[in-house]
Amino acid sequence: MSAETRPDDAAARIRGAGLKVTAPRLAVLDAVADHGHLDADAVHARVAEALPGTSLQSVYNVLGALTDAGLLRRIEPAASPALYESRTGDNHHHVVCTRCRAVADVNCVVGEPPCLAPSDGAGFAIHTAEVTFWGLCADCQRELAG
Amino acid sequence: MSAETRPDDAAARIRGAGLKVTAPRLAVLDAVADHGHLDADAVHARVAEALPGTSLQSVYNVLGALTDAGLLRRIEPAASPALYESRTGDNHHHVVCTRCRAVADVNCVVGEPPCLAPSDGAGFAIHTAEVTFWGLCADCQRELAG
DNA sequence: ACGTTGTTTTGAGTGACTCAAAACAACTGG
DNA sequence: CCAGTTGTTTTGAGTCACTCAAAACAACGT
Repeated sequence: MSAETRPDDAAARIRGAGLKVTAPRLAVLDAVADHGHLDADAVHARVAEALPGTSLQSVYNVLGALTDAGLLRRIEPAASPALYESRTGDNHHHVVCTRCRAVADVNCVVGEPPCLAPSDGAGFAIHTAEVTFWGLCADCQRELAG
Repeated sequence: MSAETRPDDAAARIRGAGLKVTAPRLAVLDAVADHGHLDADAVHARVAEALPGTSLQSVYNVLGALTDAGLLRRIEPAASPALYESRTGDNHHHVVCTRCRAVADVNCVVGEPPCLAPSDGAGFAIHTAEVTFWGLCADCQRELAG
């Protein structure tokens, strides 16, 4: 949908980042915008629908370039391949289902962002706090209860 | 040192977890106790000093068994191999240096533990909050300033 | 000391990437 | 609007950090 409704938007964002606008890049951006929290394989599968013949390597290249450019954000939950999402800029957090690995966004915790300050930074100059919550998603709760 | 000063302690803890007490397990426990936040390779290197011929695979087995038993804790910072530490039970957090990858422990953030509650859990039943801070360690700050 | 059962070793295999060279396509400038 | 330049994509190989499985071995209970 969004590929049809706002193609120029995406192109402009890519160009604005100093990158050339190419079909794989548009397709990747679109795939991730539609279904956040996808790993490289999943992105590749979705891109291949619109652009058959696209190599997995290209998807890695594109994901890397768009992430470096700040158009995508990469998260790496423990024991998962890297996941990509298009909500960037805010430093929101994530909940991961320990049973089915579903991921959802979570807005900042107690108080307002920057919501986290370590009580003791061990001499580090801290610039980012990354929070991952682990739990059971609604579906898995239901299945386990049933 | 701790291998000399408290060997029975370690043995008792292993036995108490329902595991057999073996030389590789004692050596791994000791290596991690002395120098927390080691990856499997680093543990292997240290174990090999005391117990030459120990296979890397054994180290993986031992780390897995001790982690499952709750005697070690595994952390997996983004873009790092898994690291092991012996401080378990409290849910403390970590700071990772973005330049040299040094890791330090951080006590709980604002307020007291449980210090984190998502403002919106997206329907998940959350049981753990994991926090990773990213920044520059003291040494790297100094080197960059110099 | 013996047997059972859990460990360690040996060796192979996998997933998720990264690296590099060659083929190709976007943008620039003429 | 066509060529050149430069950045992209493809192809293909290689790596890291593990996991899986079978066989050799050692810890603990009796």
